[in-house]
This record gives sequence, structure tokens and C-alpha cells, in this order.
Amino acid sequence: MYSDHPEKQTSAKGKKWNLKVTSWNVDGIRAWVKKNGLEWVREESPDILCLQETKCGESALPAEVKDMPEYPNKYWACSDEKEGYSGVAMLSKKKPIKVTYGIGVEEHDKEGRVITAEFDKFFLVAAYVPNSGRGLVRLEYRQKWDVDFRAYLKSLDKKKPLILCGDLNVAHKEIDLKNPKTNKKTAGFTVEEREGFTSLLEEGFADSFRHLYPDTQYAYTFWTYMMNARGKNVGWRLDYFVLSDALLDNLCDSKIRSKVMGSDHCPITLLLAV
Amino acid sequence: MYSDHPEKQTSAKGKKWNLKVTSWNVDGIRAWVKKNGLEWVREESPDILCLQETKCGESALPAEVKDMPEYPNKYWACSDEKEGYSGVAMLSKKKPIKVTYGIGVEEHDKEGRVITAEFDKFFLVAAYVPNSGRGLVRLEYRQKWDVDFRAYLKSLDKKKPLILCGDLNVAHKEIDLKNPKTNKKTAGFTVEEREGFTSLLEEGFADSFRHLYPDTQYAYTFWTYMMNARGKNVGWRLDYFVLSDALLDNLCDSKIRSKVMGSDHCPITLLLAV
DNA sequence: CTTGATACG
DNA sequence: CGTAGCAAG
Repeated sequence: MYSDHPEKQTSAKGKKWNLKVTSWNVDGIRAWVKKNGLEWVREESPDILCLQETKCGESALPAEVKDMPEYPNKYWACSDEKEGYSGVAMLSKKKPIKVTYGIGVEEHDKEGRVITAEFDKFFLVAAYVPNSGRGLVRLEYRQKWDVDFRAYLKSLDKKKPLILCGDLNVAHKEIDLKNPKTNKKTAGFTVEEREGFTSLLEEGFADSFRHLYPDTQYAYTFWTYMMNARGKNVGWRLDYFVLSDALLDNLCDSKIRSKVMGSDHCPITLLLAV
Repeated sequence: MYSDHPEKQTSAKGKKWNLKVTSWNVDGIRAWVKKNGLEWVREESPDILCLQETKCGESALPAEVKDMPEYPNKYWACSDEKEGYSGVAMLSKKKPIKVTYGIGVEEHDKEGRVITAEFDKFFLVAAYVPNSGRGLVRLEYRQKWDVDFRAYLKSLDKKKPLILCGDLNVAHKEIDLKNPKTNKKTAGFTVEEREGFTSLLEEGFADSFRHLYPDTQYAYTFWTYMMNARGKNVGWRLDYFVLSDALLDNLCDSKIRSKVMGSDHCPITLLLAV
């Protein structure tokens, strides 16, 4: 099975980390709060917290998250149409220079999937990539998304290096899920989605976890609630920190907090020396 | 508050009871089974058990109820159209002479609301009367139901005396609910529904509980789950055993099992010497 | 299996 | 408030 490595405190060039970012698909922020997700967040105490699948309009947010004095800067995006669907959030200790929503393409920007925060040295893009659905009913749409999202990231990267984090809804290689053989036609592991991710990396980005741990098996961030998958570690690595190649020198560690409960995904944490 | 009387074992003429019937609106038989409703039923051990609001098609019934060797004779009715809506059941130790479903009026017989069992000395009609709804949206329909249901009961009564039991969705008099003043426009306590019940009794039937206990206050069978109504005994008497006048001589007791949990209604039990 | 929205009570 | 269905994952 997957057993976590100790946290690397320094980058390859020996600089100690001074930025911590956590990303977590919470699968319903209201249920997640009841399951004490915030307690773990307070212990982890990242500088920036990115949440996906909040499934909650801003008015219905639990008071506990709306407060959080540790994070005076909070940004919320939710689905325009379907109530209780999708939705992402970014909470930051430091105030970003600028925050934008969506990727600038009308048809992709109605479901509360992307928040981009500009900081001094980098952009942080927090995303919940569309699931291709049962029976791959939305795979075609997903391919359009992948093209447009890639273009968006490239355009940002021209200005300043970026960190992309979130639930990218793809397991890149066979090593990134327990049962690759039987999931080639399952959303999240089709050739189309996997090639989409490969194309992104070819544009000058790196999968931070895989960069540090090229051969680590059984490292997953998602387990279906069905069939006791988590108990058996039958999982998928769907959540990532993708970095502009220019930031690889600053990378200290990319952690998977696989034991942390509260959702069908576990949180992941990035340590960066910026 | 309401405190129960000891069980009367004999009729006015001194005959000991030899038939026990229990009626319970279970508000979802699957949830009710999980809350151990069957355990209480086993202790109470009625000869005949009538359940309302099973909210369950026959195929989805919990195995625990389908088994029950104590009740080899089981009858189920459910809504034709809306899955998980309404639905009644009758379980009997003794096999009835005949069992029929509905009241013989097309427009009323699609929602699984009535099962009639003919026994040697009486008919047993188990009913879940239509709720008039929030904003009384279905009061007009309810009035039609009341007329047709009354006609049905009268027609049966011509052949053989009857026992009507179930959730009749009306609190007859002010004494039958905690807050009569504020509920005159609420489903279950409108003049129309109350007069419907009065008309039924005028056709030669008796409210067994009220017949025995004409002045007992705070005796309720339903409490909304909201606002801790049950804790404060803010309730309604909506569940009844209504008897043909001819059966009053056989009546031993009509009990409200107000402490029994498992639904927003409590069970009621009839003791008859037949 | 689990979340959340909706219908109904 | 609580039970069902449903859509989505």
C-alpha cells in the first residue's frame, strides 16, 4: 500500500518552504463541515485553502466557514443554474493582487469551476474540472473544456508562473489508479482525458507529486464511497498541484493526506519556497 | 398531559377481549424497520396489524417484514404512479375470507390507500385518508373522497358490521388537538374535514376512543417532527378505530400507545370481544 | 455509497 | 424535521 514519505522541508536548491497550499474536494461543504473538515484545516493551517465541489450557494454557506478569521480573504464560485452542483472556493491568509472567476469562455463559466488569484510571484488557479459522467455522456464537452482550459493556463503562464490545483478529474497514468485495466472506458481514465493531461504537461507544466515521486504506487486522492473502496485503497489520483516548470526549483514537497476523512477525496498539500 | 388508563379487559357486558388490532402510520416502512418498529409489534402481538404510509413498493419491502411467520397473511397496496408515496398494509394471523383493495371508485384507488378484509363477524377497513395539503391545495379532492368513502363504508355496513382503522387525517373536535384555535385553516382541522367525520359518525358509526373516554384531553396520535412538538405533546389525534354501532357492545378498549417511537405517529390498539 | 434539491407531510 | 424519490459523482 501507499505509505507517506516524511515532509520535505526544502527545495532541491536548499531553500526552506514559506508557502503552504491545501486543496480538497469536499463533496458538499455543508456535510463536510459537520464531519469536522475545518478542524483538520485549522491544524494543517495552509496559507491558502482551495475547495472543490462545495455544492452550495454563498447564502447557504455554514457560518463556521464564513467566519474563519484566519482567512480574511475568501472567494466563492457556484453554479449559476443547478443549485447544489459543483462550486469552488479559495480562502487566503494574504490578500491576492487580483481574483478572477472562470476561464473567460462563456460556455465553461456557468458552473463555478475556476477561481484564479494573482499573487506577487505566481498565479494560483483552483479548479474543479468537469466529470465526463456515467456512460461518458459529457466526454465530448470535457474535451472542449480541456482545450480551452489549457489555452487559459498558457495565457496566464506567459505573464507569470502558475500553480494549478484541484480536482482535475483524470488519473494520468496506470500508476495513478488501482484498476487501470478495467477503467479504460470509465470517466477519468479514458485516453481522451489522459492525453488532455499529457498535452498540458507538454506545454511547460509539471505534475508536482509525480515529479518528486515518479515510481510511488498506490498513492490516491479519491475513493468511491461504494464497495468500501477506501478501506481497500481502491482509489484514483485525481487531485493535483500542477506547476509551471519555472516553479520546479521552488518545489519542496507535494503531499497526499490520505488518512484525512471528511469526503470521498482526501486533501493534498503543496510546500513551496517562493 | 395525557396519561394512559389501564387496559380494559372486558366489554360493557363483561366479555373478555379475544381480538387485538393495531394500526400505525409508520411514515416510511423502511426507515421504521430500521428504528425497530417491528420489535414493538412483536411485543404487542396484535392479531391484525394495519400500517399506513409505507412509502414502498412491494419489491422494495424490507425482508424483515416480508418474513414475519407470525403473520402468514399479508396484503400490500401502494401508489400506482408516485413511487414512495402513500401505501398501506395489512398483516393478519388468521386468514381473511376475502381481501379487496380501494373503495371501488377509480379516481380514489390509484394511491394505495385502502385495504378491506372480510372476516367472519366483521369487515376490517384499513385506510390512509388523503391529506388536504399545505395551503389546503387538496381540500376539494378530500371532500369528494369523504363522500365516496362514506358511501363505501355504508355499503359494507349493510352486509356486516365493520371496523375502520387508520390515519383518517382529521382531528374531530377541539379536544383532539393541542392548538385548535390556530389550526382552523390547517389541513386536518378545517370545518370541511371535521364535518366529514361528523357525517360519518351520524351514519351509524362510533369513534371508539372518544366513546370510552369522552373527556380525556391531550390524547394525541401524531406530532409533527418540527419544533420538538412530541417532546411538548403538541399533537393531534388523527388515528382512529371507528366501529359500526353494532360492535359497541363488543368494545373492550381503544388504546393510544403514545410513548412508542418509530414514526411521527404512534400506534393505536383496539381490544374487541367478538 | 453519499450529497444535495425537491415533493410531501 | 424527516422520509422518499432523483440527479450527480
